[in-house]
Amino acid sequence: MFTFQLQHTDPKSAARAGQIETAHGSIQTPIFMPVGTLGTVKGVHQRELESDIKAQIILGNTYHLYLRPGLEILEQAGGLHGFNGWKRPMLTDSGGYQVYSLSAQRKINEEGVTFRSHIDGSSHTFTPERAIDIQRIIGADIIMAFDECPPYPCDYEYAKNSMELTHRWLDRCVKRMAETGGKYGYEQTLFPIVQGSTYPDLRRKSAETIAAAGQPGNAIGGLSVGEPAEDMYETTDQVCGILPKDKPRYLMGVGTPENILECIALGVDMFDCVLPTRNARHGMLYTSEGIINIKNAKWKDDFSAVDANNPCYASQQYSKAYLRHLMHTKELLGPQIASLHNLSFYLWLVGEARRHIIAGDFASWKEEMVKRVQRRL
RNA sequence: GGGGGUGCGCCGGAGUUGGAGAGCCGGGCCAGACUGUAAAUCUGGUGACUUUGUCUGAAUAGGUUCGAAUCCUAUCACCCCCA
Repeated sequence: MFTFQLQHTDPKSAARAGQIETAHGSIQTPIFMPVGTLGTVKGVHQRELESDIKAQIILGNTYHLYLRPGLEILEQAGGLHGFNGWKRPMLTDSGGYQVYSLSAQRKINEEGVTFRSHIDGSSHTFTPERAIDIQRIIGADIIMAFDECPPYPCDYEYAKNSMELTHRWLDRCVKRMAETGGKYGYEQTLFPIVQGSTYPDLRRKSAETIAAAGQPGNAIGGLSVGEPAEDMYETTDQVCGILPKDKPRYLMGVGTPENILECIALGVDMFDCVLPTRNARHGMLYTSEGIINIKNAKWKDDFSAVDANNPCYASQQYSKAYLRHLMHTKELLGPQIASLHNLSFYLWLVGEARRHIIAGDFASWKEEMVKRVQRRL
């Protein structure tokens, strides 16, 4: 049974600490969820996810997993948990983000979205019902409603029509959820998604509609698609003010460490983002002292730990000079160490946020931390 | 010791039948970007300087020519063959 318990509320901000229960275990919020699009968090072993990074929940992606390995294999394996062996909670995105990211090769109509596969060009239609059915087969604990993530900038008419379409699709997702059940003997929970671009009246309407759907948790989509950070914060603030307090709020696709800290302060409980893993593979490290481009020449003879303040094994064990060497020589271990480090930093960051919310000094800690994490070293 | 061949960018290629070069393609190097992952990807820079441009530059030194990376001479380096 999916539950959310609100444990503490920060006196000086809207930040909250809570706990989610799922069939695969509990999640302490606020939380960051590493992205594992293809059923793997790129470059990271699950043992590292558990013991070094302390990930409590990871993501998978409906669109990508549907294409490969495909539903037949996933069903035979007993869902994605059975396939990749991850024992803890999982969440799947519905493919809604691919409506945005693969916009050059898809067509939207009332019924759904037809994608041209980025792998072989074949044609595949996702409807809200289909997105639910596929996510039932993947077997994630939390499954996302099928939505359209509109681009930024986006004119008012487009944003309004898109939002209304997403709302109609939500009704179909909810209906399909009610008609079906978990394939593997445990419950799956649907999160609907607020849209409306950066238009306050649309966001209000959408947040009210999503709240009224009465699902156990709610998500905010359509942000971190290129809009100024201030717009992201204003929209998140507004929407959090409307979404119910007693249910978790998931801000999709966000973000940088400072984005996450600011949005925790606005009342967000769950985050996911590809930045810590993608940027790690590209040599960008997030540390307690600021941002490092480990490929830069200035680290070539710096034998200090990647991040002495990060208790993660990889951050302590390897020096900046060595990690730079690995990245420069394109050794596979380089991106692995960097990914391990960045994710452990993200999980450390949200863990600290939670600790300070409970201790009652979150607001002042956050102000100090925001300054530190965005420094360029 | 004799004969033949090749020399331009940090490296490797392409190009050259006397006619526009700071200049093609890779790599390296130096930076930058990345936000519900078509991303171990992409973009820019990489002779010098007083930078809307100017100067130097095809192994080195000369020569022929209106004009030379291209032809000639010498020297140097490397490669191949013969002894």
